[in-house]
Amino acid sequence: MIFGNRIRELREEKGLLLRQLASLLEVDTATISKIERGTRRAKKEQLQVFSSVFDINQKELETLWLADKLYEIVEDENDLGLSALKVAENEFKYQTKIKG
Amino acid sequence: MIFGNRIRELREEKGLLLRQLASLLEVDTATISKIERGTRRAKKEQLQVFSSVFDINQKELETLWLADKLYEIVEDENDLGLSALKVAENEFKYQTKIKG
DNA sequence: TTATATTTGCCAATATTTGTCTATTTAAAA
DNA sequence: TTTTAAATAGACAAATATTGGCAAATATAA
Repeated sequence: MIFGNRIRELREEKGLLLRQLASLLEVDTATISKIERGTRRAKKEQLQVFSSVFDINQKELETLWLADKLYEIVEDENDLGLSALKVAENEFKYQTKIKG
Repeated sequence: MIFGNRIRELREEKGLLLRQLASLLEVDTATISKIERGTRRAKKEQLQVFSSVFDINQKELETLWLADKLYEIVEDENDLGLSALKVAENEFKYQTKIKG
């Protein structure tokens, strides 16, 4: 819910209602409510709308959005979660190095 | 494909054919082939079968299996991938601490 | 209370995943 | 080479998960 929290924060800073943000994104109010509270995930295409509405760096938002997806996977995995994150991180670094 | 590589390794060590492993898992040969090569993911319930067939610690396999899921998410994300992994890792540690 | 904002639960539509079947490719053997 | 078995690829169907809307319920403010 890192992403959702940030969106809520931004929306409130800007004084927008769910209904208003919903209309900008062309979805139902309930959908935004769910996204902010983390029971639904935003679609990747919607990131661009969020970032332009809030005038925020899209990469920042995308990082949080990805982090949420990652976190969801390890969330209930007790001690395994951290090991898995580290293995993935090493693999990522390794592949990055290979590609140059 | 960290998981798949490990399975293939174990299967070959044991001198099993895809067909034989497939029958133990009660799936088609093609399915195992895809799992080993990373074009399909094993189902979580199948981990238990793998670990008992190969007499290997189930947690080790599960870690690799999770790591694959994580890696898949950041795979094509260039520089954002690593940041997202780190954000997720911090969140995981933070939540772990909270829960005690 | 009344009015408005937000959240919840349920359903339908859509998308993704999983697996089988069949055909093709690869590898080893003679 | 031909023959045989093993492994892989591609197309499709079935199962599962995601997404979003609607309507009802709940919260917040005035």
